[in-house]
Amino acid sequence: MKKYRTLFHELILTYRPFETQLNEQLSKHGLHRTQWSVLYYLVMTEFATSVEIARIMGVEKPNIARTMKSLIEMGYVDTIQGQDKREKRLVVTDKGMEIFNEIRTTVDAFEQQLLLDVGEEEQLAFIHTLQKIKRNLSTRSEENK
Amino acid sequence: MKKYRTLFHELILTYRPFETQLNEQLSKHGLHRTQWSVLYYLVMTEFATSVEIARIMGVEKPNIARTMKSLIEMGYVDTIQGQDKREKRLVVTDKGMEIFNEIRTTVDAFEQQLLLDVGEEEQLAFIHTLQKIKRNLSTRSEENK
DNA sequence: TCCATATAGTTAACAATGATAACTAAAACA
DNA sequence: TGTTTTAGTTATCATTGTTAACTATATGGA
Repeated sequence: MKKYRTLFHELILTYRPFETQLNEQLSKHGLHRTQWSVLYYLVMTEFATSVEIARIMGVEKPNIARTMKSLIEMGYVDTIQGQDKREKRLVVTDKGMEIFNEIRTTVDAFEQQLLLDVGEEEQLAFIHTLQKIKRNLSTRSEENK
Repeated sequence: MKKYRTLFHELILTYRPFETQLNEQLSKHGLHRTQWSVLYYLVMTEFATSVEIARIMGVEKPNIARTMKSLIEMGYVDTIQGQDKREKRLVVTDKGMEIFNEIRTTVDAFEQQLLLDVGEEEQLAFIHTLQKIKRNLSTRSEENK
């Protein structure tokens, strides 16, 4: 097999099965990746709006609206009218915190399997590079506005 | 914002905009990510079948069939009957090689922008970690068979 | 040699998740 | 006050993954 540059293709080749298997893990708890991500960022931010979550996740509003709708239906999230009457503040319910902690256990175990032979320092370096790439991506998209 | 473990979320948070912007670049040439990936692996392997490409890319056969169909329609790929009559060997046409090289230029430039502040060694370390994770993913999925 | 099984490829249908467009209601600004 | 911006919703579409069911060919064991 020929070669020239491989970083992009390696990234894609790693990410896809990662996503597939992450979804397998999450399906044990009845959630998909996007629902898990949104729930995660809701817990992390504690009192965010849809727009804030969309911004953090780098996706458009309607995606969050759809996912949020399902999380609310499942009873994991509640909305609270903000004092700005356009806003809906989103809070994770007790039930939501419960499933969040359950899933966290599953996901942590999965993550540990994937990082079995990746030392602590190597993990940090990896995250660090990811963040650089992420920053460069957002710089690029800023510039094209 | 709270924190516990971040690697997975960082990966997702980086990959998604990466894919979006990669698609933006590829759209200049009228292709999508999957078409580009398949074309790439066809060029790298030189004389593969759909099944071989599917295995390399870690996706199911119908995905490749669909993508291949579009690449053939666009005149970038041709099929050749293998001596095993079930097989179709796939070859990249001259036109396919042309667009491949054009896109490579675009994609290389894009990649360079994303890796602007990532040194050569850091890039290698990053790929190395990606490959470890990829290997652990495929070990996991082997075990669940 | 013949039958059972495996493999290559296709088609159809569905699910998840991204995007854009068009809209309402509220807020902010000039 | 009137214009513009912002938060959120709904509808719709595109891409890309999956599984199921099928045909045709090859292979391997009784």
